[in-house]
Formats: sequence, C-alpha cells, structure tokens
Amino acid sequence: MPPVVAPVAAPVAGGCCLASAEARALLKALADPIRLQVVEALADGERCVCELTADLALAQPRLSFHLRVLREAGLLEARQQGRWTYYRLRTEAISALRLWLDQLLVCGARV
Amino acid sequence: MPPVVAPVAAPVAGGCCLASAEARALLKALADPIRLQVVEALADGERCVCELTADLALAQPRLSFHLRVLREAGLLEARQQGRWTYYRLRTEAISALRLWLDQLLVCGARV
DNA sequence: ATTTCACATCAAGAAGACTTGATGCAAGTA
DNA sequence: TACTTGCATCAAGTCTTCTTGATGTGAAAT
Repeated sequence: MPPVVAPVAAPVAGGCCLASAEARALLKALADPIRLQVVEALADGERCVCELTADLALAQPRLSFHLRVLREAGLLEARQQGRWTYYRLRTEAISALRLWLDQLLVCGARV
Repeated sequence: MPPVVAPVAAPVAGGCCLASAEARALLKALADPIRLQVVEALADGERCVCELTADLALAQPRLSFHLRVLREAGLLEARQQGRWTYYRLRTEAISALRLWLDQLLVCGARV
C-alpha cells in the first residue's frame, strides 16, 4: 500500500458531442456491475489499484481487466507514481454521455 | 403494413431515482448498435414492428429479440392494435437515466 | 544483485449474448 | 372454414465477454 499523499490534478481534455460508437462504449462500460462499482469508488477521488482491489474484494487480474475496459472507453485515466498506478474518473466523459442522452430525446434521431 | 392513422397518446408513468440494477439494464440496452437504432427510429413517434423491420432491414426474429430487451429494460412500451404491435419510446426512461448519471457525479457514490 | 511489491497481460476455459431457421398463435381476409 | 399476415418464441449454433491461474515487468527495498 502506498503512503497517503495529496491528490494530484489531472489534465482535462473533454470533447463535446459524442459519436454514437463512443457513447455506446461508455454505456457498455457502465453497464457492468463491477465496473460501475469501480466508477462509484472513484467518484470521490483517485485511488491506486491495490486500494480498489481491497475495497471491492476482487482478484487483481479481474480488476485489471475491468479497469482497462473503463480506460479504453474514456471513463478512467491512469497515472503512474512509483510502483503504484492511480486511476481517476474522467467526469467529462459522464457529462458528455449525459449530453448525448439529451440529444437522443431532443432531435428525432437527426444527429 | 397497417393503414396510416393518427398517433395515439400513451400513458406515462416515470419513476424517479433509478436503482443501479435498473440503470444498468438501460445502459446495457442502449449499448447495442441495433437497439440504439431502434431507439433512434422511435424518437420521432411510435412504429409497428413491420415498419421497423423494413426500415432497419432486419430479420424479424432478430428485431423481436432486441425489442424485448428494450421493453424489459423499460425503454419501450408496446401497444397492440389489430394485427400490429406498435412500439413507442418511453422518454421518461431516458430522462431517468440522465438523472442517474448526474447522481453518479454529484454524490461520492452515496446513493 | 536479489528480492519483493504493484500491476499488466496472456491463454484457456466458462458464461453470456446474439443470430437464424422453424414453429406457434392470434387477428384479419377470402 | 381455410388462408394469410404480423409478430412472439424456441432451440441450436455462433460469437463475444468474462474469469482464472500463470507469467512478465518495472520500481523500490534489502
């Protein structure tokens, strides 16, 4: 377990309108119970993998697999520090998804 | 194909805060490309299955399968009229999902 | 230099989701 | 009544995703 240190600000990119493939990747990533737990666990700040492994009581390769899915969907961002890898939630991704849902209602599939 | 008639208003129930299992069902339902097309096709009004089958160029049992997934997730509602079954989008479901996404950001997983 | 720790990755198997052709059924139609 | 149309459902096969144990790697500790 790493020593407790102050959280580090991460760069924020955050694009606007999602392509439907990107949106679907986000939806799919969030649809899994374990991955949703990970996202919730990261809602109040970044954590290293070993903390998540302990908190969620998961086998390490299993968690690693889901972290990769979440990262590739754009929901998570990884930061390496010493031996530890910290993951943080890309809240912009969730905002973008929220916006995408709006579009789904507003325009008659014309986007 | 059915005769063209005026669209019928459908009852709206719409619960508030989604349980995470319900939310995940919605996410999963929307994550599929075919099902997303169906939702988009229904964004501007209800349609019968045969219209959807034609528009999306899908085998009928295949569409039927996806319609069921969408309906069981709470995204669609079916209405029978004569020989035709009309499906409409439950926009409340999408609003609820949007709200659920908000909660995900606002509270540190405390909901 | 060796060991340990944190994590990623891989290969094989298990589980789940989807597709397809066949069948059933209810509501019209002839 | 017999036939057709619109749709749901089922069973079997296929494809995708997930899990698990083993292995690899780089960074710190000894």
